Amino acid sequence: MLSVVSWNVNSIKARLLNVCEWLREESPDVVCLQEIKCIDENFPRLEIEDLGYNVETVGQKSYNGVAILSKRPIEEIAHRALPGDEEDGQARYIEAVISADSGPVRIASIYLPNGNPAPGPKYEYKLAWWDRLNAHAQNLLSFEEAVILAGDYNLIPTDDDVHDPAKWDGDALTLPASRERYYALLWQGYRSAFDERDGRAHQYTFWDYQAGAWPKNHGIRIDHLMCSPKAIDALEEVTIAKDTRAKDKASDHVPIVGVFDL
DNA sequence: ATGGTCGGTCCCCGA
Repeated sequence: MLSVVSWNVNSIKARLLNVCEWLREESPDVVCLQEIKCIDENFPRLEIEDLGYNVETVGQKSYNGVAILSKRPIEEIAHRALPGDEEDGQARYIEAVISADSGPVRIASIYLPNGNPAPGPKYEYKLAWWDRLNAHAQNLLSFEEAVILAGDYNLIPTDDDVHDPAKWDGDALTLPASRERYYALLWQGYRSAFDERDGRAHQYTFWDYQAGAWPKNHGIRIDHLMCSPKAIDALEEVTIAKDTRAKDKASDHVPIVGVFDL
């Protein structure tokens, strides 16, 4: 069995105690972090390694930043940036090949641009990033491996994935041009682990810090485990670790956990 | 009740 997690921690330094507590309790095999918000040198590597993880980071100052933590050996880091634009300096992509019992599993930690306000240059960047991601994802399928593209996609797939669709009308997280990119990834053959399960409506992974969103359950589902056919065939279960949102000093995102027979 | 939040950095930006 291989458990794979995506968790936007909104600063690893601010979240270190919460993250370490959860890792000790749940002991997941692979954890893809987003928004670590620090340069590689400042990542609290020793504290995470002490819990039994290999650590690979792609950080930057103040913003963004992704990491992969793995109890299994990391065979290689295939990419430290999303291919397709040498000019893109934002730390939003890392891709590793992990040694699982069944063989190699390719796992990426993805922090897709938010894109607001839309329209505008930030939205253009989001769509361009999506297009690069889909082009790369298509290439990965040719390896016929188990591939899990885990991350904060800043995308609400359907109106069932938000407490009040009208409030999100026109937002970069729901605009048709954004959702078209998500559908394009599905069309290639990728599947969202969570969407393969029953009872998926109104299950959220993010609740804003503002306006009492958490106590009112005004959430959105934007963190996804996108799986290649081999990975989705091996999917055993998927859970959203909602209880982490109720903790003191919580991230505004919670972990989404997939368990695979890999 | 017509507001309300964080985190990082530096005096505002991003989410």
